[in-house]
Amino acid sequence: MLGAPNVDRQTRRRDETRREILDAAWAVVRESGWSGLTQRAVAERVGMRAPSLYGHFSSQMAIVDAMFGQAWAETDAAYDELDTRMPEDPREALLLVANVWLELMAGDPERNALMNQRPVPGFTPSADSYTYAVQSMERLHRFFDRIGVTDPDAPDLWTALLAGLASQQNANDPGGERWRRLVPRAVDMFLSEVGPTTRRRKPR
Amino acid sequence: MLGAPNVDRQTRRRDETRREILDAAWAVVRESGWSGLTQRAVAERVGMRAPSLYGHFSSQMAIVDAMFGQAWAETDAAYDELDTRMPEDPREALLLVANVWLELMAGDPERNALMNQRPVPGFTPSADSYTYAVQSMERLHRFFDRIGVTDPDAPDLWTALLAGLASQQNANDPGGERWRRLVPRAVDMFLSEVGPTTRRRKPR
DNA sequence: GTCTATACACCGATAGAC
DNA sequence: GTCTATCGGTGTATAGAC
Repeated sequence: MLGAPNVDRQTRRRDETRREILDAAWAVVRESGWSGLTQRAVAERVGMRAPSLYGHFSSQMAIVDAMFGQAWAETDAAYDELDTRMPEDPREALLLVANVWLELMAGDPERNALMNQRPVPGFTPSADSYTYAVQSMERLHRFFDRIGVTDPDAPDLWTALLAGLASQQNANDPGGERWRRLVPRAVDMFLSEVGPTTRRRKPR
Repeated sequence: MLGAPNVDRQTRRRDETRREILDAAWAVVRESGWSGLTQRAVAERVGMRAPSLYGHFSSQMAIVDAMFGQAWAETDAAYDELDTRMPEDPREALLLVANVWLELMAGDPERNALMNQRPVPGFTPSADSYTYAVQSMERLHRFFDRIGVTDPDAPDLWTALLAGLASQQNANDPGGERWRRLVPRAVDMFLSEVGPTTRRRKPR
């Protein structure tokens, strides 16, 4: 039992190294894109040799998988924090959510690509890391419930709208605000179609 | 001068081979994604050896560039054909345009990726092949003029909306219609914000 | 125009010493 | 845990014969 603190320190050290590797991986991706993410590049940044990474991740894909989980977990955390200061008014709330999303996605194109596109050839998220993505979607549903948006198509329309703004922003005006500044109009547009105060034009 | 027909036949044959190579490249991409597009794979499909491709394209990127130009040229051609049977009613016209776009983009995810994302590391379209993309955008502006949509933000909102629907469809429900079926609602939404008959809620 | 042969660089992964 | 050495494979591109 006296050995317990030692074990703790060891596993803590292990997690620390894992974290360092993931940070290095993100740095490499932001510098060279997903095609530049190689074991050698990551290892060099950590100050290791490539094969040493296998002491912490079982393969290249395991690193990508951890990054995928991380990206969604951090997004989820950002929205968790947002819950504590969510405006009452639905339009203001949607505006806040949309702006935070665009900030996250347009502010970090490679991260956006990992979450919403398929930038790594053969990578499929593990059930474990996919959990965070599912949680995030469930949170969106609860959010819509709370502000009185009950239209069943609303979540899919919303994700399409935000994904489109982020995608266009990153592809055609990276770092700019050409699409980012359209967020308020997109929110108005969205609310006029599915909003709690408005009936949609053509019920189907 | 008697040699002229011979020259014509030769250049025609050359163009034919070029075409065969591009068709093979598309087939490879649709089967294995953009990361699977290699000279060996393309050559094998054409019935050549990899180095022989250099007789027709100066590099791998030259092939991708030709594909980029092709994709936009074909899109432009589709809309050219559409012009001859465009409905008078703005909503109907937008609906037609949106459905054709989604059909093109969701029906061919890899093509969509080339046109709207950056699936090939290091590739930047040449000025030449980019021309088709510009033409397509100019056509969109003329179209909006014609149906009375004068809002200066309209084109960017429109492209974001369509890009988002296509991107979500391809990433989360490939081959399905989960987002594709939302096109009519997206059009309604769009028109209620920028439409010729409606004033927008909050002018900025 | 198309071929074979090959140069050169780089990838992920494993074996085995320390 | 981290290292060196190395295997087997992939990719683009060029040289030179036919």
